[in-house]
Amino acid sequence: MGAEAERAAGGREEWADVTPDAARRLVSAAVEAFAERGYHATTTRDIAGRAGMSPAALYIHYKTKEELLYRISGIGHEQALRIMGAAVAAEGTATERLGDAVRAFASWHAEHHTTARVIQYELQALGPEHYAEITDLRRRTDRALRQIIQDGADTGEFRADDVPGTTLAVLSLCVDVARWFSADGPRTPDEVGALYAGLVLRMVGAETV
Amino acid sequence: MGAEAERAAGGREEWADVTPDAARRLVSAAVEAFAERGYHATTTRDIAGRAGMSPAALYIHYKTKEELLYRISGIGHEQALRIMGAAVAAEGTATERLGDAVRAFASWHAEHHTTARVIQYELQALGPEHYAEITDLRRRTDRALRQIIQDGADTGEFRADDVPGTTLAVLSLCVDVARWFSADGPRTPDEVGALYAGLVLRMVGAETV
DNA sequence: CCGCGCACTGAGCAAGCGCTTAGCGAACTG
DNA sequence: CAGTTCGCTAAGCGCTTGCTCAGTGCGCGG
Repeated sequence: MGAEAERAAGGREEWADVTPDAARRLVSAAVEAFAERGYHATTTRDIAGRAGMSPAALYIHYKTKEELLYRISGIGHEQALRIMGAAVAAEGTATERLGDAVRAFASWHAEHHTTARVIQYELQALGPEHYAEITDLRRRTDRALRQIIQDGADTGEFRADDVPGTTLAVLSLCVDVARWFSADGPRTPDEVGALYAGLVLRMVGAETV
Repeated sequence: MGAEAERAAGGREEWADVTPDAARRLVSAAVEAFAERGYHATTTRDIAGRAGMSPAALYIHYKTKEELLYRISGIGHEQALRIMGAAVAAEGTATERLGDAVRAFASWHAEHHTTARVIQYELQALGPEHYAEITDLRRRTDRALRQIIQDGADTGEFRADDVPGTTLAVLSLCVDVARWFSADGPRTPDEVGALYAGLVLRMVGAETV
C-alpha cells in the first residue's frame, strides 16, 4: 500500500498496533495535522475534526495533546530504530550493510515523510521526561549506524578519520529527507534511497563498482 | 565577535542594518525565542520582554508577529545566498569552489545556528506571499550550488550522474547543521565546515589530496 | 519656558485555546 | 426487559493569545 492510499485509509498499516479504531484514527489525524502546520499551530479541535469526532472525544483516548505527540514519536522512532538495527545486525561487509542501512533509512523517511517530519522536527514540544525517553531511542539509532561505520573503518573498507562526525552527517542527511520530500516531487522513495546509498558510500570512501 | 558575545550584545553585528535600535533589539529577541520554542509557541509578550519592552511596543516597529518572522527570514536568507553566490562566482576549479562553498555554507549554519534554525524550519508560518518571496531566495541559492556541481560534472572533475539530486543532498546536509549544532557541543563551526567540505568532495567523486 | 512629536506603557478587548463535565443513546449483561 | 457500561457529544470554563488604544513622559525646536 502506498503512503497516499494508506493515509486515505486512516493509516491502517502504519499505526496497526494502535487500538481501538477511534484511537488509531486520532493518531493518524494528528500526524497529518502536526506535519502540515506543526504541533503548536494544530488545535485539538482540528485533530478531532479530521478524525470525524467532537473535540471532547480526543480526551477519552488520550490525556493530553502532548500525549498524542508522545505516542506518535514513540512508535515512529521505534520503526526507525528497527530499520537501522536490522541493517547493523545483518550479514555482509560493512559496505553492503551501510548501503542497505542508508537505502532503507532514507527511503523510509521519504515514504513516511509525514510521520518522519513530526517525529524529527516536533520533538521539542514534548514534556521533559517524554523528551528524554525519545532521545534515548535516537541515541540507539545513532549507535547502530556508528557501529557499521566503525566496522568499515576498522576493516579498512572506509576512509573515515572522524567516525562520530561522519555518523552525524549521514544520519542528518537521511533525516532531512523528511523536510524536503514531497509525494508530488520527481523522485520516488526508492529512488531517494538508491541515490543516497550511493552518495554515502562515496562519502565514506568505500570501494564501489 | 563570536555568536555568544554577539547575542549578549543584542545581535549588533548580524542585524546591523536593522534600525532603529529598538527594532533591532526586537529582531534579535524574536530570533532567540523562535529558535528556542518555535514561532507558534512564542508569544509577543515573550519577544517584547526579552527586548526589555512592554508588549505593545512591538507593534510600533512591526505590524504583526508574522512580519517579524518575515524580516528575519529575508535578512537571513540573503546572507545565506550571498555566501553561496560568492563561492560560485569565485575563481578556481569546481573542486576548489565546491569545497569553499560547503565550508562557508555549513559553518555559517553552525555559527548562526539560532538564525538558521528559524529561517530554515519556521518558513511554513509565513503568509502565502511572504512565503513565495522567501522561496525565491532559496531557489537562487540552490541554483548557485547546482551551477558549481554542474561545472564539475562538465569538466569531469566530479562523478555526478544526478546533478539536481546531488545538489539537493548537499544543500540538505548543510542546512540540517542548524538543527543539531550546539555551541556546547564538541565541534566548532570551522571544524564542521572542514569536515563537511571533505565529505561532500568525496560524495561528488572529486580528486582530493 | 512652552508646546509639539513620538517612542513607549497600562489596561484591556475579542477570539481562540486546551480541557472538563453533565448527560445521552446504543450495546451488552443477567 | 431493567440495569449497567461506555463511547461519544453539547456546552462551556478559565485562561492566554495577538493586537489596540488612550494616555504619559521625555527630548527638542523655537
